[in-house]
Amino acid sequence: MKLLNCLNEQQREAVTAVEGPVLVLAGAGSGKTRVLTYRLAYLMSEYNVNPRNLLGITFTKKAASEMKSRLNNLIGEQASNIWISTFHSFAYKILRREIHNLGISNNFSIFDDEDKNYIIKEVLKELKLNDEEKFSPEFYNQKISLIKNTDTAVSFDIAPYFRLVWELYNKKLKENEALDFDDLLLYNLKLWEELPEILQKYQKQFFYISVDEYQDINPIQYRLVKLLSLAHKNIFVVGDDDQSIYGFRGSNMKIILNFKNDFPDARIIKLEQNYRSTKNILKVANSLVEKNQRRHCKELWCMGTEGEKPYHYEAVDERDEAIFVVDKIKELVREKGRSYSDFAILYRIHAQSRVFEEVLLREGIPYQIIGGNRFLDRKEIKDMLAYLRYLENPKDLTSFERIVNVPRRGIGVQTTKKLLQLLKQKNTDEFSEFMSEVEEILPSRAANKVKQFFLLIHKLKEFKEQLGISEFIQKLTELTGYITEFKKSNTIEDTAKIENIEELINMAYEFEKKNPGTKLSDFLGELSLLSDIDTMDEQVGRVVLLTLHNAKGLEFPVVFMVGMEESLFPHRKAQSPEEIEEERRLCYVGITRAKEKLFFTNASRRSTYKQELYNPISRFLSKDIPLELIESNKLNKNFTEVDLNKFSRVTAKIYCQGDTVFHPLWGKGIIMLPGSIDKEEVLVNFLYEGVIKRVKVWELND
DNA sequence: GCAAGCCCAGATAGT
DNA sequence: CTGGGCTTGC
Repeated sequence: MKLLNCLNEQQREAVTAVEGPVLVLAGAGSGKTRVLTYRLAYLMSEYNVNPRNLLGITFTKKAASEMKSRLNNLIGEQASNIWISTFHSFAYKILRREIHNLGISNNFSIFDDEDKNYIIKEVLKELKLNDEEKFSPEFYNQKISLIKNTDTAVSFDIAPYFRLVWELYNKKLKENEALDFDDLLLYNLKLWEELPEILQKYQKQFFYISVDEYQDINPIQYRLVKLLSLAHKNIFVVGDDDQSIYGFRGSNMKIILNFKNDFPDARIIKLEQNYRSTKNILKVANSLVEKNQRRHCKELWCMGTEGEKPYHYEAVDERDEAIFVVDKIKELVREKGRSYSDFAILYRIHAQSRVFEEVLLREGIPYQIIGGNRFLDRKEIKDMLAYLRYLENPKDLTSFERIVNVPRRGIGVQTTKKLLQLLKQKNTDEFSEFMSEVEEILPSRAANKVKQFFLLIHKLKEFKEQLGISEFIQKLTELTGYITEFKKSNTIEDTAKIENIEELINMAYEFEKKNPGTKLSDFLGELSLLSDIDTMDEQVGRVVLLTLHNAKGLEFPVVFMVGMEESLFPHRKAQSPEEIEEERRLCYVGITRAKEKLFFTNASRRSTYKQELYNPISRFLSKDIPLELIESNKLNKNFTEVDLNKFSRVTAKIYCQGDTVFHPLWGKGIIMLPGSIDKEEVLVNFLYEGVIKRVKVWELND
């Protein structure tokens, strides 16, 4: 059998483990995507399984389409009938067909993070909770998400009125016929749990279920998988507990660690041979990740070359850091004939990308930044989408509110408020049905403007039925006058806005071409579920800049891990033992992206929008990875003397830069300047608050 | 009642 | 530097 020839023994064992539950614990670069793909190909070609009976769940749309195209290469056209998608788009597709069974329109809107925050702000206003010090909209946003993803009500204890916020938030979503991202999964689960005949339909369809990146699934996704696989029990999951990095959105490592308990007859296959990195890179990766307590034991090994030791560079500041990286790139391109697409710059937070962008731009090096300022988050795009959403779903009054006076048409806040009230009662956007009331409650000038607006909506609806998606969006920009405003001004920003809208029209065009006969709402769903990494283009010879989270599943010949500093990485908001372990896994993910060369950098001084930080080198470099595994311009014995967990009572004279101290009010901090004012004061960078303060020496405790 | 303009707070990661 | 919220001027 040809398919199996290019696999090692463990991979072959996994691919041919056809029946029953199987867990493949696959280290980084051990060929897990290969195993998944070959197994699907094997099922179709050797077992004659109809592609319609196979389901593949991947982490991103990009991974899904890559898997599809690999399958196409392996076994040809029939592969295109396999259903491979992310959890969220899987759930979305099902809900688009079935959610009416739960009393919600199949044309429901999907609310993104911005919409969600908007709703939460409304909720907080209505409940008159001004306690924004501790409970900001963002806080509620995260808590709501966590509850929805973990299906526990534990967090209700946080504040007595949290339940009120939770309930009103969900009520408002319902009023808008809207689901947030988490709801997609939650309603899918609800559908299957409450309506067994629907569940059975899908159980019957999918004989074999495969799930990639199983270490990052959350309890709801777990329950979905379990329900779906109940009939055939052919559940094949692949993951690496050392790469579990999405705890913040409810994913739980315990799920992969418990697989054997969940499915007692499960087979467990380990893939430990790494085909990606050099020995020296793997040594660093292994030495780091073994510092974690909670993990399956495994050790990556490889037959490959030794390679060079990873190199560490301590920069003066973030600009120097960027210049070092860019110079290295130029050098390697010039002297080793590398191409720009060989390089990736990985960072912990998006904000770090800016300096690199500036320097790359200045040097004329082509680059692409993944994420950060997302295309879909642009105001002009969101406005266009709000029009489209409102046209598809007249109950989506959040979108209505967004566009009723965009572009300006003289319908102000007061008018909008009254209109919203009316629309809520009427449940329709057919103006004829509430025209008389509008004239009653509004002064005639405002009523006139409103009337014009609804005439516009009416006209748009007619065009929507007649035109294709891209043509329709084009028409929308014309009829609403949205673009004309920008065309007049001729500023750079406005030209960019026009270009963005054109890009949206182009995306719609491509979508129609790829999915003939689809509706506008399919396009909207597709857009909502698009992720940053899906837009990455590997072909075009550009340096890639992306977050460590986004780098999961990718590989590059040369990797730069930048900003290796305490408070940035590990991030200051992730300081509990569990969170530190997750940060460490994130670091492990970064290291194992590198095939041939790996660089770490840190900046001893870093300016942010608010202040200057003097962060010590990340503990991952200074403590976890043995010094002899890395070349460095800085790492040496002096440095390792600083024990980040040891607090000592000393005088200003013997405080050193980088020493960890504790202040009763400000918490844990790091000495930036010892004895800078006089011998009684020191400058401390307090990690938790991220502030720099002068404090008296005697205020610092053990 | 509307819109322009000022002021202040603020950015971990992402489907 | 940016975006949302609030104030002021029309």
